[in-house]
Amino acid sequence: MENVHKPEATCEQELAAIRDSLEILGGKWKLRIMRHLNNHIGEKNTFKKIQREIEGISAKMLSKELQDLEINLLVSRIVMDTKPVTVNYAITEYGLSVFPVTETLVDWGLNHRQKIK
Amino acid sequence: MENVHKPEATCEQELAAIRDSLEILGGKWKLRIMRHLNNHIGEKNTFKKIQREIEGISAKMLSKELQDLEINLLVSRIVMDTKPVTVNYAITEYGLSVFPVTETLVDWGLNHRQKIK
DNA sequence: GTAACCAGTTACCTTTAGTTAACTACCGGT
DNA sequence: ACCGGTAGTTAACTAAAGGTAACTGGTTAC
Repeated sequence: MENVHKPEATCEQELAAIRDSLEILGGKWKLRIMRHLNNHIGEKNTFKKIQREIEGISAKMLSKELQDLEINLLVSRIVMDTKPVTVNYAITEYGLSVFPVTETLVDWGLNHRQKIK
Repeated sequence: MENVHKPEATCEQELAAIRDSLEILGGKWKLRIMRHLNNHIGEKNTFKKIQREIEGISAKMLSKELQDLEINLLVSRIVMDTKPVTVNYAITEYGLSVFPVTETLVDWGLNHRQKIK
């Protein structure tokens, strides 16, 4: 009996999976946004509030990155009928699945910095 | 007693660690090269042989990426005194540490593709 | 001496990622 | 009428990543 637990993938499929992951989680802002939302669960994370709190991000980038994250079901976008209208962004249940990944990146990066210095 | 097992890091340090990891492992070719070398341990992995076997990579990119990987101690470069001179590249013991990271990227990427479709 | 193989390097170009600043559109208060 | 707050969008730019093709320099085989 082969193929026991893991859904085995070919080398090509694995490379495609890595590309997918890096495309969705890579770039300058995506993980920053995810981590920010994760650190502010329960709060009203409006567009302006996020932009104020993530230092350096422009409206254009924040808008684009939030759209990408929403398309990938990692972040939810809810329009509130306040006046003026506000939009509340939050990490989804599924979005939480990125944190084990980021943790391995953090651990490896920290260890690597030790190794190199 | 705080700070028990893990070398705790601030949020800033964690973000820097993620940037480090993505800088070193990201890009189009680095993990491809690492995986290729890992699949050909014990063989003589010369520059030309690697270039022939990794489809699509140019001499310029292969040269640059191998240098980056060598600087980061992930790959070793040994000049053989054959005629003509050949250079043997191999993954280092430390280089093996990237594979747990790539596995989490593979797993997440595969799972995500299921989720999205 | 010239062709062919090794290991790269260099200059030039294209594509992608990210930045900057100005703009739309809607609402409420003064 | 105008200002300030909401949530973005647009156009024009710069910077970074990657691709293409020609080239260096050394060695061997013919």
